[in-house]
Amino acid sequence: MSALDSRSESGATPRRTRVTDPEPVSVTLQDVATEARVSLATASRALNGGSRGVRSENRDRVLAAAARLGYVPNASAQATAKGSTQTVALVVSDVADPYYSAIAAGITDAAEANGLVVTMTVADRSPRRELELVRGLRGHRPQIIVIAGSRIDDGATERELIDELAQYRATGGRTALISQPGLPFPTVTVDNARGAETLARTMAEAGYRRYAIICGPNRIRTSLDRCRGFTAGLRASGIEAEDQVFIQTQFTRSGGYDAACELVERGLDGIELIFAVSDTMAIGVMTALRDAGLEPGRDVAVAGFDDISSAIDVVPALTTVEVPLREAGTEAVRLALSDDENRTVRIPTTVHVRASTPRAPTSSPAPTGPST
Amino acid sequence: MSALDSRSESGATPRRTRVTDPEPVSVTLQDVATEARVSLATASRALNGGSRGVRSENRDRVLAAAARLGYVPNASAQATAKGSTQTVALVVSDVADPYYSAIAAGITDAAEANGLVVTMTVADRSPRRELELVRGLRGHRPQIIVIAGSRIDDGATERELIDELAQYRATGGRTALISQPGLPFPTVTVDNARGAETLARTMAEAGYRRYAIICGPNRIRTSLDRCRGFTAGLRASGIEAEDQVFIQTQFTRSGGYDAACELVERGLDGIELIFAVSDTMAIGVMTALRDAGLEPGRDVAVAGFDDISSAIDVVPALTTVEVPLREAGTEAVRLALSDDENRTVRIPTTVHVRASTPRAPTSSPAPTGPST
DNA sequence: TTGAAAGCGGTACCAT
DNA sequence: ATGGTACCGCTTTCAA
Repeated sequence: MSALDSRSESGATPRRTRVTDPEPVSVTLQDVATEARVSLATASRALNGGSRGVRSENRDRVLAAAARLGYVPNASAQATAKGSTQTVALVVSDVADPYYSAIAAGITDAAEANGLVVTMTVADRSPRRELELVRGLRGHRPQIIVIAGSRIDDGATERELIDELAQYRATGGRTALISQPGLPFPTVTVDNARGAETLARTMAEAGYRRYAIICGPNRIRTSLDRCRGFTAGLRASGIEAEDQVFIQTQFTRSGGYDAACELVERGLDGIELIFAVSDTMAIGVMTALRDAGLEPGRDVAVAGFDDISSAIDVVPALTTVEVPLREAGTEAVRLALSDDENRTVRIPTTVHVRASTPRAPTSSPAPTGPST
Repeated sequence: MSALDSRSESGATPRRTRVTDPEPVSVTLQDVATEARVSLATASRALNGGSRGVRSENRDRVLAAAARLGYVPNASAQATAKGSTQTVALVVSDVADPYYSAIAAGITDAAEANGLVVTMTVADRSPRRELELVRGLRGHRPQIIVIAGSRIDDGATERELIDELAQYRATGGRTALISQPGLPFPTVTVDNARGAETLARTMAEAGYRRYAIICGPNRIRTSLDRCRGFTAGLRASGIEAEDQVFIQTQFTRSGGYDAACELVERGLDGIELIFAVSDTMAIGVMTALRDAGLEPGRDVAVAGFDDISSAIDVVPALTTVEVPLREAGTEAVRLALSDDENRTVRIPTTVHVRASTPRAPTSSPAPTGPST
């Protein structure tokens, strides 16, 4: 009803260049065609197919008309007509988390390079919400759906998610996951285990013997993988299990803080290095140590994981494992677009040794407490 | 061509519930209608208008059929038919920047609360790119376009942007800007000037007399406003211009680092407090000071702006001005949806005094260099 | 209450 | 090279 009233049928009213009229309806391709005195079909060709099969004179007239009228093609209409859109749908657990915003940045880069726009939705770390989002997103018929988020063990929901994605793919959709491998779809995986392992070996080589390992809930695969990788690295370096203390806590800064407090309370007992499975947690650890009168890096070494930007700004600078999140994002788009069925791409990590783990640890036989 | 081959015209083939077939076409409303033995129109009503005018028996059959078939409405088709979409388009300068990702989080919250999905695009801090994006976005006919980013003075592009947004609004679109006021559209503004002014007054009250102010390029309004606000606060507190040193640099961490180096090199000359117009810069300043053998907070006080999360994790904890970015985001959506034409909403800020500006400054007359 | 049919803004095939 | 037109999937009159 809104589209019929104020528009001329076929040049009945003289065309006017003025934009001043308060006409509430946007310019359509038909308007452009009329203005350029060509058919709808020709206008479409002129605007899309380059110069393919349109006399340049006509093409110019169409282009001019479009510009004059301020024509912007209706993406939805194009999508319905073509049966496909030019978008990539991204589901992240949390935008405000630098981890995911870095991934989002990578995806946005890659998408724009391919002429796609990104639609982003936030699952709030809930598998349930994630599922709902994917379901809704399917309705937008995006070219690609990318889901970024650590798998959280939750059988039923996971199965439904797999169904949903499978249906999506069955109808020609493309997908990529950024998380742990295990789901039957193309997956970009950060090599958490190997990164943690390398870190552990490096620390062992630097002379550290007694460790505390602070990790998050085991349901969170990212945490678990890093934890396991680290202990694997220690084992390979000949560090006994009795020289490893584990604390499980929240996967957050305050989780790290609390764990470190607990550690200090019960007595450090010769622990030389505290490894927290994320930088955020590690920073909490450092603050807790300092609050307890201990100097991180001198009294106890601290290491983290992620290499978030503030890792180099805390004091002492934090030893950590760099995760190229942005690359993970671009890689996900590449993978989804490629025809590699169900491939898993591992993104390598890099260890950065900094001041929080000085080369020479506090020598070896210090059975009771830190240096005071 | 892909849509015609494998689908039955009107129940010629018996319907099957199996999903195993490799049929590359998705389920349409027509399929659901046929399956439920009602007309297209009735199916549409059943799925949309609640129970309005559909016999409950039929409605149930439609719903069942839809569920059985895994029907997901085609958002693009709905959009073309209805002439409007259920999306809010967000243009940010940089997702990876916590400043914008916090805003994005707020917008996402508000959008989802209103049943809208967010499409996010990144302008890379380029006004030109921003303009192109808005132009492209218009094609998606979003309900709302939100642009988040400090205005950058650039006359021509700005004018074009205004045109583009005006056309968008003329065709029924809604907009909100998160930036400085000045453009003829509803705007959410962080009260940078007032925040900086309050900070300055607080610091003056704490006893600081001699200041260095490190800011970014004047083109960036956010920087300029904070700078001006700070000096206004100093002036109001009776601090003379001769007690204020200005350094202009990049609006980044390394900009802050460099500026602090310069400051140290030329001799601190009694400067008691360094104010950097963003936390990121302030953190660069702190690292530079430390690298130069000075202890931030003891030898020179440091203050920033934004209250990014790492502000409390650096040592000493950084005095700064909190900006409720997430609220700015939600407010923008609210504003766009409301019918307040061209209103400007100011978001208030909060000063947090921390260890980087201890109460008692290093007394007064120390004309040459820092304490050594 | 229901179904037929006319759009929505485009795309792409088919003649000419 | 160009125009006519069927069609994309869905919404919404308009009669029945």
